[in-house]
Amino acid sequence: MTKGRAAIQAWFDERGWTEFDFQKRCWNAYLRGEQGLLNAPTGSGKTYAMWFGPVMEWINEQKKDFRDVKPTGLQVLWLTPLRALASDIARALQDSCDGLGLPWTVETRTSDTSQAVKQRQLKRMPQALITTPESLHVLLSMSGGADLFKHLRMAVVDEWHELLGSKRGTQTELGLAHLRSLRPKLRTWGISATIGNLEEAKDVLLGAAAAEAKSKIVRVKQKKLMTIESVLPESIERFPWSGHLGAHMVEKIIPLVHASKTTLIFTNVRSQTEIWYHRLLEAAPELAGQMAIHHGSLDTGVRHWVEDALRRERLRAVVCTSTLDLGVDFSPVETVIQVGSPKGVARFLQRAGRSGHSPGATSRMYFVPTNALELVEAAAIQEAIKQTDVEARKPIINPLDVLVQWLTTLASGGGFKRAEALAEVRGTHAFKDISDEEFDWVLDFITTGGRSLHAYDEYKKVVLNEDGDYAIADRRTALRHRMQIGTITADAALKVQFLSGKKLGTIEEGFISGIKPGKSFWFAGRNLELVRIKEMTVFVKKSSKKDGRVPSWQGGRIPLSTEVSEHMRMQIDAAAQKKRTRRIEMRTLEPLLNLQRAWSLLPEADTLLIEKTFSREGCHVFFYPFEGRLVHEGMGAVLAYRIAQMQPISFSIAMNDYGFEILSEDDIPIEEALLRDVFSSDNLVEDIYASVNATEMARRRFREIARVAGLVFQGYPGQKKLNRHLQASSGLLFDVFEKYDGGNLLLRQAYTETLAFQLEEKRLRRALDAIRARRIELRYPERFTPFAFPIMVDRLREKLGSERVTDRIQKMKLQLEEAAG
DNA sequence: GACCTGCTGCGGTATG
Repeated sequence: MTKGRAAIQAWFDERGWTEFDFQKRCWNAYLRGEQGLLNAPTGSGKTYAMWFGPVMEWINEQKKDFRDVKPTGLQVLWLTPLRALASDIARALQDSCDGLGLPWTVETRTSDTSQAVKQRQLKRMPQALITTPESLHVLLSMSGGADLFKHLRMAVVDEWHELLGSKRGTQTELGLAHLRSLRPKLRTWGISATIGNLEEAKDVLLGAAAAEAKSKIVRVKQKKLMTIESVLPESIERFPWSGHLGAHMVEKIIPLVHASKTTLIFTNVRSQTEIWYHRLLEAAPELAGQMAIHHGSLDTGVRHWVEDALRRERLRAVVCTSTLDLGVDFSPVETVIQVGSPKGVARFLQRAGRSGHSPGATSRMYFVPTNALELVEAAAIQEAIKQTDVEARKPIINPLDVLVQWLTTLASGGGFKRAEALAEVRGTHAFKDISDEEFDWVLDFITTGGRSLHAYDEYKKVVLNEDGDYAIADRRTALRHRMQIGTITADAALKVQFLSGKKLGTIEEGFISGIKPGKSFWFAGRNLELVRIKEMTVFVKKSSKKDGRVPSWQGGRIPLSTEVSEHMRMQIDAAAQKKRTRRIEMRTLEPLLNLQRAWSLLPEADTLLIEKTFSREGCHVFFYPFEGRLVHEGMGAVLAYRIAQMQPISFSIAMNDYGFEILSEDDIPIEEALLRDVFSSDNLVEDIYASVNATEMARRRFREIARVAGLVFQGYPGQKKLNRHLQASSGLLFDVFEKYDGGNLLLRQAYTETLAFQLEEKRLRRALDAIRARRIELRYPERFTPFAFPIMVDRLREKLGSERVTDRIQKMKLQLEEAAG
């Protein structure tokens, strides 16, 4: 016993490891037979903390000196959401084995692993395997895959918070539940950053196993030191009220870049990295060659080069999106700059954590606002951090598309019996309440194709044998299925490469179709001239021109989190009550807030402000619930619908994260609507369905569901089908189900997901109920107020396109200044 | 004299 412990102790001492106590707490928990969740900041040695538990157990079991024993089979399975991390973890763990004289091997298995190694692993597993949830499922889909886990002691899920809230998390749950039924004594540990629902995160990870073993959360006691500083504009009077690029702040951060050895500059969108990179070089040409760009549309080769250069301290600054949020251990990063609001507390913390990335070091973060109200967000987020109000990641419940995929995986990997599979599936948190009917519907669907697809053999993927075994229909189906494993759906894009063949990344068709050959655009930080487009590839050459457009990508839109909105309301409340604030952001913003107060009202936390204004366009009514754009989208639609029920009137609706506007050519009878309780959450779902185009939204959702459930084939590697073909075939299936198979559970899932994710129904309902408890203040400002202005601009931009908006804004701004002056 | 948008992540033939 002490021998192993002493060896490990010595190993730590050799490295001068400072938090040895924490590692001991972790493996003692493991040795006591517990399982659970580890909550620790990066750089605390959490990897080793989890690792040495099973190592010590194994050492203790060896009667003689463990160095003489030949280890058998796979002992530890380590899941990471990022394949790029796998090799780093493997290297660290292999080093620790070698240092201890432990005869274990550590290997990775991801899509980067060579065929030869993968084949060999099927015959001879290493003692520890670092892999992704997807690769685990591929492994389980191999015949005989189950045998590989005969000796497994522990499964670790690294970065569990990253997986928890998505279908990748559900997939992880299913994989773990299966491993537990293969190895009832298996112990599961997760590693998670701080999120709002750590207890729940632990319970989801353990599923039914939580009840069988003692489970716990191990936390690092030491608090991460952090300083946050907002970079303030010269004058708030001239600071834009709307817009999100913040290019006018570029000059301000150059001294920060110079003052530190390495800086990461996080922006929220990909095009913004291109613009900022470009502007930074213009403003500080001396940074040429010492600065790089990194985002998700760049070729992996380019990205690897940047990551490597960063690690070797060859770069002073990298402008990036959240691709660098996770990823490789960037210890040399000294300073982090966040441009624009990150919209969430957890996201902000994670980025700040990228600097001072070692135990005891202080993280330094600068926040650069891009418009006036983002200063409120900055103050709100800092207050939330102080009170450790971090967002929760909610697990997904009952995603039947993932279950369809999983049962097909099980069938491919040697087959399953109904009762066993059902018990296993019910052992997960996601499917703990699945009914017999639902499960049998899925079984029927994969064996017969269900009500509407039974005529097509390709949907009869699984056969039920006489002895009650569900098995895959044939080898070709198994092969195809293996290629479809996973829950991430990506859009097809055009490749960008030099004539010489060097790949730069991908770009969307919509953008590139607006550029003619001979014209130039900015991409990967370079000015490129379009030569020609051929077979989904954009060929380019270097351009010497100075102008050129910056690509845009259709990405997600991250709404303001509940935590940030809550704290924003409180910040505004404090300002409304003229409380003294220590938040410099709020003090800076005072002139603008005073304007809002003078023209309309600064709402206190128990007040919902509504503004009604007339203009040449007609009647505008603005609402400011501060609930994030998705909720506002739904709320705006429902409200407009309810008002139109009272009196026929047509609207357009616009929103941002702070509020929404309904606009009509006629006078909007908001006064009467308020009397009639338009904010009621009664009949909410019915009214949502009546007011938004739910079918179209569900159709879009269904594309992902069809892909996860394996209903559309994406084509063989290297000859992928075009996106529009995928869209067409999933759309076709959607229509078929709508018409002939209304009870189809995957179709129903598309609608539930639309409500839950697209419209955030729960949050919308909560917001409506909260509003009814509030005092409503209706004001009639003569001008568009600072709160209203950004919503107007967003709407105009979508309607008119950005160039013409600039003129309009100019005019409005002049009017504002006249009125203010 | 500014005010321009929209994230990230994975997987994929096969024998002795």
